[in-house]
Amino acid sequence: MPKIDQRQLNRMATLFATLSDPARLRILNSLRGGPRSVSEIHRTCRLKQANTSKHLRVLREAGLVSPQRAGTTVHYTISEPLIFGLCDLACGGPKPKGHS
Amino acid sequence: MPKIDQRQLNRMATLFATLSDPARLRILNSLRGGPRSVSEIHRTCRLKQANTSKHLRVLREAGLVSPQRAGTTVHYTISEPLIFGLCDLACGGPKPKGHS
DNA sequence: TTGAAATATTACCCTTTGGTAATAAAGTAA
DNA sequence: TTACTTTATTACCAAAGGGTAATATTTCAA
Repeated sequence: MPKIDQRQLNRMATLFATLSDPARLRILNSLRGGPRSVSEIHRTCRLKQANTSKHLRVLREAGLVSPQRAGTTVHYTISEPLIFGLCDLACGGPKPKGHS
Repeated sequence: MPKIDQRQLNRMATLFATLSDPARLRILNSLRGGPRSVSEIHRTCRLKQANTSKHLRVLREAGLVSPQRAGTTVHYTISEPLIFGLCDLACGGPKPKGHS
């Protein structure tokens, strides 16, 4: 049982919170094939443009994706390979129990 | 790029949301050494009793822990070994970027 | 400069969620 | 039964979070 301090727990909680939204998971999934522009993401993921931008900001501030400008368009890339492992693991996760 | 349907994404998001709270991560961490009663948890993790019960309910309904009664006390156990891998991976996670 | 396209931000509403105190429920012993 | 212990639930408040429309910003081209 490793000792884990509070700061580390908070960082873990923040990371999980960043991944706790279906829209953001869709975005990350769409980035698995490589960099995508914001408009590509917003069309592919069926999200409004403003919403896409907000989610991308959350992912960016969590350090999971990084932007790269090319003219007026911004391409986002997954900058934290850890994400792949986390999502693949979570894919095999449990089915929630209903109220008993 | 594997195809992931919406239901699977929702399940993943729910799992991550369950792990997105420091108190719940403390509880899970305290369960790594084996089953613990509610009162042990609430003392160890420095949580109010009601709060402990509520968090345990979230973890239970997510299928991550399971209760076992012994008299008036209830011992909780991690019932989803997947958690270990997820938390260990997340431990090596990124440091969030501040506002730029 | 003006105009157009892409992205970001703001303001607002609404829902969800965590913490707490008080109360209820469940189990056991006498 | 009553008394006691342990756990669960409820009601309430405050804070946080997601969705959206409107607006602002950025960048480049003409």
